[in-house]
Amino acid sequence: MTEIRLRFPPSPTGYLHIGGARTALYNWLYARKMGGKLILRIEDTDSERSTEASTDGILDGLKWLGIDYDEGPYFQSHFAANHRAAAQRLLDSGHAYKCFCAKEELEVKRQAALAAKLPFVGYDRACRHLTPEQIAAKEDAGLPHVIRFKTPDRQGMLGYNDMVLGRIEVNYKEIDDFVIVRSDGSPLYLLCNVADDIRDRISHVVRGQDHMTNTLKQVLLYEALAAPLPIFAHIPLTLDNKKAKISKRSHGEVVAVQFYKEMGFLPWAFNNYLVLLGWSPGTDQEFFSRDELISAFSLERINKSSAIFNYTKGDAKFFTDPKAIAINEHYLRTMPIAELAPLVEEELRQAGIWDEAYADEKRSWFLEVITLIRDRFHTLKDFSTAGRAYFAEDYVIEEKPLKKNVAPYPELKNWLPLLADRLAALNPFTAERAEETARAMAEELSQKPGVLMNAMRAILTGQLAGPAMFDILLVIGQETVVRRLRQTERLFPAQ
RNA sequence: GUCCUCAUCGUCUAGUCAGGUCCAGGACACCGGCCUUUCACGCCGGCAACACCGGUUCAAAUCCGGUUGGGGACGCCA
Repeated sequence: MTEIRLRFPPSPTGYLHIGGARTALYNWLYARKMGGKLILRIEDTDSERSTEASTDGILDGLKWLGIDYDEGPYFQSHFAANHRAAAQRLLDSGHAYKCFCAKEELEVKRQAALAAKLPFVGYDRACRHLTPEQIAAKEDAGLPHVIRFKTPDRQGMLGYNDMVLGRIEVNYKEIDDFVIVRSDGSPLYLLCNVADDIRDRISHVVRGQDHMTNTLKQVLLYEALAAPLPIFAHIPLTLDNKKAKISKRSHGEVVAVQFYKEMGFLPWAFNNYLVLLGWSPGTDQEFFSRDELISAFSLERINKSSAIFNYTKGDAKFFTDPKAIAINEHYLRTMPIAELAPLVEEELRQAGIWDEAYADEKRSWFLEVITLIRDRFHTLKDFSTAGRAYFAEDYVIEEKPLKKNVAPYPELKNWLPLLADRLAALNPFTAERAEETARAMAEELSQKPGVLMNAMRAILTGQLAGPAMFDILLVIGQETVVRRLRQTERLFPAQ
């Protein structure tokens, strides 16, 4: 049995976007499921557009997602000699030929054909039958040339079996004599990709459906290079909600994996969202542990039709696909607190409000707090923003609670310090006694208890909503509660 | 334009290969209710789809043909 070997070959010409991440995920899942290997190959043969920053971004994104690889990263540019040798072999074996046609002229012809809506806009094969003498003459004249693949002159259909789509076929006459080596001598994607997949002994090529026509040409390359054909699986594309291709230029950061890292997504939650965008286990299960997903995954169950990344620009409520957020929330509030804690720690560190005591003598307090507040949060970011008051004093008191629960009751300026005095006197300071105290005082003042409680929430947490008020008092602690209740200037700034 | 390909709720999808158990199931979103002197969480309920037309069949979301619609490719990019 031959080894199962897959690869993820991004070109470092941009960030890692969600479509690429999903492709990487599918490759990774299948490799892990089959006990195979995943190879990471950076396809940087386009030196004009490739950047080191892109490579770093892609590596960082994969690392964040937890998509690890067994070999690589290899850099395609390091194997240029190998690619050139492959081109030479094709030339020597008569599977390719030198073409001296000027790029500019061909481009003009191609555009004209496209504009005239002609059936076939490929190369007219003018150089295909040049004699050795003619070729020598042109070379002696210093004419530059590319190398084109000589599509076999055959009747019938060229095809391959796709694990997702089934049998894919096309008539041989539809295949252009495509260029495999540029006029500067550097080999192109179609060839490099195949040469590398052969060298890396790739058994399964799992890539987007935008590669379907490339695959037809590459099938010919495998044949000409006398190499066994890998198994192909073309996964559906991810489009935006207008069914257009997603791109950073038109959609912005939301299509970049980096964005989700920065927004405080849980890496596994994001993988879970991505895998469902084009695949389903065939059951109603939607949440998977890593091992469950690896075991459930299969190429056969990948969908044929393209999926939509349901993002609406400028949506007031959802900053990305609502399903992605929902999945993240699910993990945020159900994952073991011991697994969540280090992620919250990282978030607090980055926000500059981490206290080493949270890892030590205040450990149980810390775990209690995140357990209490995580139900209302969407991402890890919320722990340092909406949840800031639990960890720091520099929290912001938001407009909404001020307007709704404070402004209508100017007397709070006096009531809250009074409440502070009474709470300060409690010993022991328990939720029950604090509640009795607040209710009794509200009754004395002929106010609804809610007036005091909502105002307390506003000044203690800065938020309009949150956990039960008396749970908040306990975790914030008597001393801090009393001190904050006296800071009424935070509610009523000097006019 | 040509070639390739796809088509189930607003979105992700189950069901299609082996036609009947599907007047189509789940999730997200949305709406309503319960819980809650906050807001969520949670729970309960609701809205909502087989693109269209033919054919085959006792029976079609499912098989066949066509139409329409979507997407991809048509680079000396990857």
